[in-house]
Amino acid sequence: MNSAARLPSGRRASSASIATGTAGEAGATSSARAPSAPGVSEGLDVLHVDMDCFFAAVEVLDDPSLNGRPVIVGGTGTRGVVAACSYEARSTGVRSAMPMAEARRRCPSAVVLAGRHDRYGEVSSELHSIFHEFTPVVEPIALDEAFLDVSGSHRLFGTSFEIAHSIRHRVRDVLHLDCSVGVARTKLIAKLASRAAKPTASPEGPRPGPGVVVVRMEDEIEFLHPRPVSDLWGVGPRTAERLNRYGIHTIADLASLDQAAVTRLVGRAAGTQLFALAAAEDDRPVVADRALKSVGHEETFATDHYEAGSLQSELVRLSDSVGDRMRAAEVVGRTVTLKVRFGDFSTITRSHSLKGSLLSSSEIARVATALLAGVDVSPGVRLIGVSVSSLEPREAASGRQLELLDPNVTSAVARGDVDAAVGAIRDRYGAGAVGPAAVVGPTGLRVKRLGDAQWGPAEPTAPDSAD
DNA sequence: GGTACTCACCTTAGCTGC
DNA sequence: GACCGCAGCTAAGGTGAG
Repeated sequence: MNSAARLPSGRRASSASIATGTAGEAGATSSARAPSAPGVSEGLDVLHVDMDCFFAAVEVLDDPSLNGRPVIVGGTGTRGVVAACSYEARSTGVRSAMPMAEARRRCPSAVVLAGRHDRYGEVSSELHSIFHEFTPVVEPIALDEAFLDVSGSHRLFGTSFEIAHSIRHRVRDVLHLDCSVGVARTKLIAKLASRAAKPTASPEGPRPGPGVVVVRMEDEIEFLHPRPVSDLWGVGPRTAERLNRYGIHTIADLASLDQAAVTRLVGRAAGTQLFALAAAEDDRPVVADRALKSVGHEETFATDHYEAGSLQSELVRLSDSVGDRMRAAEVVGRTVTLKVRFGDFSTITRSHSLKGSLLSSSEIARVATALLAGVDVSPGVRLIGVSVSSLEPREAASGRQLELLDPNVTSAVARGDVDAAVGAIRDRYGAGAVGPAAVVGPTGLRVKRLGDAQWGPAEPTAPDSAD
């Protein structure tokens, strides 16, 4: 039996009353175990809201002629991947993160779109505003997804079940998009519940889902244990394969072991967490304002680069963007990490930590370039990335003496001022208005922005010579 | 043959200071 | 002075979520 699809009342979620229930219909579920009266939370205070096929749905919204057609959003070049696809495309076997070439083979009739990060950001902003109408405790997970703690919202908006339906209706009314909501005591189970609430794709076409799935405390184990172990947070393909090798396929299999055995298999930290999650113990709170830990950019080239010179200008371009985002976030950092992926997909990282804080894009570029100098790029570089970590608020760092890595540099403070000036110009005239001379191309400034080439290069550019 | 980007966290190894 | 254990830090790589 698919316990994932149970109603709060104990009936199967596939019944019509919950599938697309309105607020009025919510009352129709209150038979054996009725949803509580408004003001009573029952401890089911965690909601996980997830948009259905978000990027593809926004494209269909903006171009109704796509309605009912297989739509794939992602990197359109040969090295691109699928970011999102409509249920019509999923019915042919297309999945997120699939290489675009494979997706095109599986679904030749698909409409393939490059994606518009800015537009998705706009819709996401409206979506998160709707979440905040119901509770101030919203933890954003992605553009189209968030956890909500509604423990303080029951008096105004009713039970968690009613709030879930109200959110779905608000999203539909305001954005004309669909979402699925999971309601539970913990984040893990709410997350799995929202997945169970989603529509499904079958070879016959899309099938609507329940829309809202509630998992009561007494049903948690029955909901959780039949599921594959890969449904647990922290079990990706590698860990799942390792666990499968030892005969652990379901969460129940994992829960039957003792904690020491789990720890021996996957390490101390992961073992402790997985053992708790398998027992439905998950005490992670919904956190509204998480501090930023790192800022980075990386980019895959349409063709491999073999010369340090061209890679250096790419580093300056990426560093420029990283510095710009750090300035906007009002943070400084201490550690620069260079990432290089070669043509054979092997990947190395090189990092350097400073005693003082990095203020400007040019300092980031300087460190990144120094790190690159220690790497042999002759085998051909497929991807390069720059990130800055060990972040702290700019205000906290400003009171301390800055220590420069390069004694020839005249004044970090002065460079910080230049960055601030560049930022002000960009705020007013756009990201392409000003930038480092090293990134000027034949068509003007090549400025990297968040969301550019998000899912792979669009089309090949002229390759470097390999000799 | 193909396999993105961003961010977070963990593990391991090596080094340094006490 | 040599050795040991420990803590703290850094670097590098790996894994996972979305």
